Amino acid sequence: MSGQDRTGHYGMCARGFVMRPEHELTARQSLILAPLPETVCAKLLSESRLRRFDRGATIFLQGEQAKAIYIVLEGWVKLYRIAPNGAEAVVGVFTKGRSFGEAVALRHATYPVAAESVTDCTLVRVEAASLLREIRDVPEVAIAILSSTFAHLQALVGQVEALKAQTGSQRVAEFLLDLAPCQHGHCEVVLPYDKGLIAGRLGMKPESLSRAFVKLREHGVTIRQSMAEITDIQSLRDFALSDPAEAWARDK
Amino acid sequence: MSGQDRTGHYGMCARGFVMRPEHELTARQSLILAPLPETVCAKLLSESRLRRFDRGATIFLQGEQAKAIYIVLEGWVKLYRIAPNGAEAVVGVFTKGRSFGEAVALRHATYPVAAESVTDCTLVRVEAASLLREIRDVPEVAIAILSSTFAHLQALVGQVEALKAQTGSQRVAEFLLDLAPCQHGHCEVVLPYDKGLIAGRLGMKPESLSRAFVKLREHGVTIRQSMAEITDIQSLRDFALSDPAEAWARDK
DNA sequence: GGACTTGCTTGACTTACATCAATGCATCAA
DNA sequence: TTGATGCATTGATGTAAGTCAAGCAAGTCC
Repeated sequence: MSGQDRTGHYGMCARGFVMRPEHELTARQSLILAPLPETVCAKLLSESRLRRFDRGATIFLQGEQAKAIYIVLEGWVKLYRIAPNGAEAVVGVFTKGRSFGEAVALRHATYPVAAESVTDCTLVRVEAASLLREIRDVPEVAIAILSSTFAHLQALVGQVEALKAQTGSQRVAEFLLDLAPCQHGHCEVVLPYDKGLIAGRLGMKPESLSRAFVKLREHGVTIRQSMAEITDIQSLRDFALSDPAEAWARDK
Repeated sequence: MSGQDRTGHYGMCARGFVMRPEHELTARQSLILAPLPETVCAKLLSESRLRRFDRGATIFLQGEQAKAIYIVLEGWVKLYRIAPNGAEAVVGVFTKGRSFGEAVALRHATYPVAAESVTDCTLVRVEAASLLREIRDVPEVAIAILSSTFAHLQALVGQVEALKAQTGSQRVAEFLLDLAPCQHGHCEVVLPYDKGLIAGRLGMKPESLSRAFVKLREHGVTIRQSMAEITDIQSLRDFALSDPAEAWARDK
């Protein structure tokens, strides 16, 4: 998990570094920074650090004291939890422009989940102390953080709902639809990370994911390597939203 | 506790009402109010309303504009979501001292879940507008709200983990352990609401809950009506935390 | 009292998913 | 090229849990 630190190329890996313009843009579009006044945003960024992680590196551990929040600039990060019995449950997977750790960092609490990079990736690390100071000075900051926390809350609610109310194949279908760049007709999507992780993210085993893909063939989905081809978005959507109970009735 | 509105007895059901002392205490111990300076807390309470709901009443609907947060004083409330296919997924069940709706109300967003009383109950309704005003004046308010939001976040993460990593019976065991008043040895707990809801809360059907109870008999749990008797807390805990894969091996 | 309702349990059956094990099929190093 | 390695698929099989349907107990209404 070495993460050789190459940040020096574009700026110092310390307070006051200079960020690549496209990175800065991404960071500013994130849910926490976007609503902030320009001055606050600039100040926070100037006090933050750019961090690189190799694939598989640990960003923080479950139970660790939270001292910062992170914004993803490049690559993919997974949040997961190790259950007392040793099983791993993936709680979220984030990419470009998404932030995590907000609510925790501000309470000096310990992270309830662990974070690990699933591809090489680049993050901005914003110190909790900086944020806390800004909150006291500028009330909007608090609202901004609530916004992003709320987004996570909503995503989790969605996940709970999906686990309780949909079959595995339906969750896979919805996952593909989320990734799809278009709204209607035919399209292709690239699976963003390996299938083992997709399976975990959707609450199943890799073998079950494979079989789910097979089932989706009859709903117009073809998998080739890490490419998924969807014949008709709408009919796939119908399948994803249909009642699991009627799903089989239709096949007959 | 029939739910005829008796609030008039203790105060007016309007801004400036006087709350029963034990109710006020409960409210002040909630996660949002507890961390606040006394003056802010008193002000917020004085601008809030006491609301009673009969069992089965709707407190707010999924998709409704959020204008307030609620604190439970008495009874039980469930938060649930209706999936597009019509299935209901229970996302949380709250009682005395717990608050909900925090993050949503402050963003003028729409509730991502619906709330319904599952017993007759009494709530405090705190207007979002009051809170927003206080946030601008007193930064601690923001932190307090983040705290309670964070608690919900954590609870949901726990739920996702449980759904992915435990069997139905294990989730039931954990549910009972949560309710148990003691840490070791023998004890009895009262099931707080009807079994249909417990099942929903744990992500299963009532029939499956019944069967889970039967399985738990071999781990020292006896159900009589709405009473559960646990022979040995520790051995039940062992079962709840054991790996589902080894669970059957032990039976043999 | 008898007829209904409501909530809980039980049984028979089916489906979804995990597990275990074997195999295919890429990528990469020697 | 030849393995080797790691990931992905496939098959056989078992278990957990949903569905449908019937039964039962307790409470409510006439």
